[in-house]
Amino acid sequence: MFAKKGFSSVSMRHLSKAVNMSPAAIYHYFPDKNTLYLETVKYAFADKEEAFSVVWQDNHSAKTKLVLFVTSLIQELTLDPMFHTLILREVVDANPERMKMLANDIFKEQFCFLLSVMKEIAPEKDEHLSAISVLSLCKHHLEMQPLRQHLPGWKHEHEQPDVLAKHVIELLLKGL
Amino acid sequence: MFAKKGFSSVSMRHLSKAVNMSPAAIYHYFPDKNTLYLETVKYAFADKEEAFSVVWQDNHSAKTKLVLFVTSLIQELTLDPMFHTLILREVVDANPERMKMLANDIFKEQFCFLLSVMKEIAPEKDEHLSAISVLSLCKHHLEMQPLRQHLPGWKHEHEQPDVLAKHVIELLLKGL
DNA sequence: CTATACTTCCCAAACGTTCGTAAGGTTATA
DNA sequence: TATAACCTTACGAACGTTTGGGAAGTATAG
Repeated sequence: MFAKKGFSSVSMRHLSKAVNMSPAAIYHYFPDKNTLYLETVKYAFADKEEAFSVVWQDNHSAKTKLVLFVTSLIQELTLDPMFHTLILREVVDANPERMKMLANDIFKEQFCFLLSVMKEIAPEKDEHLSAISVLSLCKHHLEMQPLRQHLPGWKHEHEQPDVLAKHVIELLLKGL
Repeated sequence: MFAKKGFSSVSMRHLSKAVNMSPAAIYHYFPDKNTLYLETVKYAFADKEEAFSVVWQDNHSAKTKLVLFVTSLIQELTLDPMFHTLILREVVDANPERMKMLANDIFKEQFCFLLSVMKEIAPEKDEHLSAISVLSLCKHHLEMQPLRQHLPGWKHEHEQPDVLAKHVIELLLKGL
């Protein structure tokens, strides 16, 4: 509900109805709405860490790692669009403390792996910018979907994760 | 205010204070909050159309057009971050009618120009996906700024429009 | 030139509703 | 008997919006 409608459009009463409880009952478990939201976000982000553990295995070449990462990321974001929306909302709201928390506690590790792969694939380029570019191409296609589908040249097949992944990988491998 | 805090976090009373009016006075000009918001969005998007008119001039080569477009877009988004946030909020909220309106009335023309350039630069690739990729790389770097600055490898210079533009252009020209 | 009517702009106050949250009580479990 | 889980009820504040009216400006008529 927070992902779909945003923090202030979801009331404690809405939430309580969704879980078949009285509003007051929620306050038995959470001190206030803000804490409830934060724990929701933490929970939503918690299990995503391990989804990429296979990607960074040592026996893979740098290129393979990149291919696997792009494929997995697009897959993950497609399968769980609410997770994706939640990230977006967090970034749009841009609460400095929470940004720091997200960066350090949740994204840092994966990002470091990606950084090292970038360093190997495109040593002459800035690895931070390269890494962000990888994320850009994966995330943005999906995030723009509601707008994109009304723009010229759109086809149904663009929504298929593997078609998108193929396009992104080709672009990246040539470009980097 | 809508860009910064979102529709439902901005009350008519907040707005009225910001323009030194009574809440009721606003209702002299707008029938309700929703219409006010829609006209705000339209207004914010209206003057952006002409910012790119120089880019698509016929005497430029396709590559030059791409370079100019990327530079202008990054420039524009950097100079007017509120505009950028407003787009994001629109996409996150994803009201179907408004998406259609935004796509047809505001983005279509620019996107068509970009499509034709893509067709010329990378004829063997899907032009829709290519065009979106261009937008991705420009937009996402800026949109992720609050998060990015806490991630490893971040440098101050990454925030400079020309540094970012250079990176994006190199990646695109090689990749496409 | 003045008197009158009409319009535009804006305010204070209040409408009914919904918000986050608190207090206090009731039931089920241990 | 004690604690956890949950309820009903209610509080004050904030919400979007409406009402009724006042001040200022403009147009029309005598």
